[in-house]
Amino acid sequence: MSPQYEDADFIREVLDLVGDKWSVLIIGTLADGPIRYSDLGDAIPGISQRMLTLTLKHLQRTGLVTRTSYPEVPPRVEYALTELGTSLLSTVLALAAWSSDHHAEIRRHQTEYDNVTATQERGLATRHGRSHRRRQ
Amino acid sequence: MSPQYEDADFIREVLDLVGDKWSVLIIGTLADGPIRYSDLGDAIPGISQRMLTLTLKHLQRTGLVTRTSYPEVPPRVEYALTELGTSLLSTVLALAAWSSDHHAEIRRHQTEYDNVTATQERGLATRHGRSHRRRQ
DNA sequence: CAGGATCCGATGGGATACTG
DNA sequence: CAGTATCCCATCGGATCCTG
Repeated sequence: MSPQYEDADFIREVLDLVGDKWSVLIIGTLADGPIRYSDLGDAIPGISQRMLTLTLKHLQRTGLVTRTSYPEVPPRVEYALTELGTSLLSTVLALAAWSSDHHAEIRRHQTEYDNVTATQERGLATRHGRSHRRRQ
Repeated sequence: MSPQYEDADFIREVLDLVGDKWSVLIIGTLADGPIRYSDLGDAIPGISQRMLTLTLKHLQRTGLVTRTSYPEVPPRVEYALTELGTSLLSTVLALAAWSSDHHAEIRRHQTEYDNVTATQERGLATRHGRSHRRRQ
């Protein structure tokens, strides 16, 4: 790595933090302000209760999110972004911007790559009497 | 998400790209200039041949890395960062900087959280006659 | 309402052995 | 040298059911 090599460890740390499937989605939703558990689940399409709970615990442990439970009936629990969480979100949004800027170019490369390798495989198959399996 | 909600998809896209275990390490190493397969493997401690190959293919398909093979004996294959790859690296380094800045605070939160939950569990155990299993 | 407990299939990734 | 091919296990995450 051209800068310093210890960057590698820090990158690993962030990716371990938010590289999973739901963390940044939750952080992003919490950016709109405190929200209760069930509303959070509704706001994030496709997330299961299990992952919502697990990811929230994870984020809470890291200090990115706070959990406040109000002793009422029915119970109410609100989750909110900490300052740390907000600062991380803004950094992550830079990544999103990069993705937005280049995602057309990326798709171009991908389909081109797929076409080339598909052509190569077809060539091999005929030359070898089609001994290789098609891609699943 | 306070900005636009489509950010979520873009974030997913980048994380799917480089959220795995080795991608950014490889990108970071390639930032020093073109390098051959085996040297790349030596430069990245702990990576297996399998993952080196797989991740390189992945990065190549996305257009972040180029593969150039020189028809010599012994064979020589060099991998290099594309411009796209370089631009991504600089963005990712912002994340690394965030991690570097806050990683002490993060560890503070984590140990505090662990202490609290450990204490709570101990309380439950004695009150219930220790009916719960210790954490593995 | 806000979770916890289980079960289970899908991937991710390591170790090892083999090849053009 | 630069990969492929297998085997295998650990973790991730979805679905479903249960509870204070």
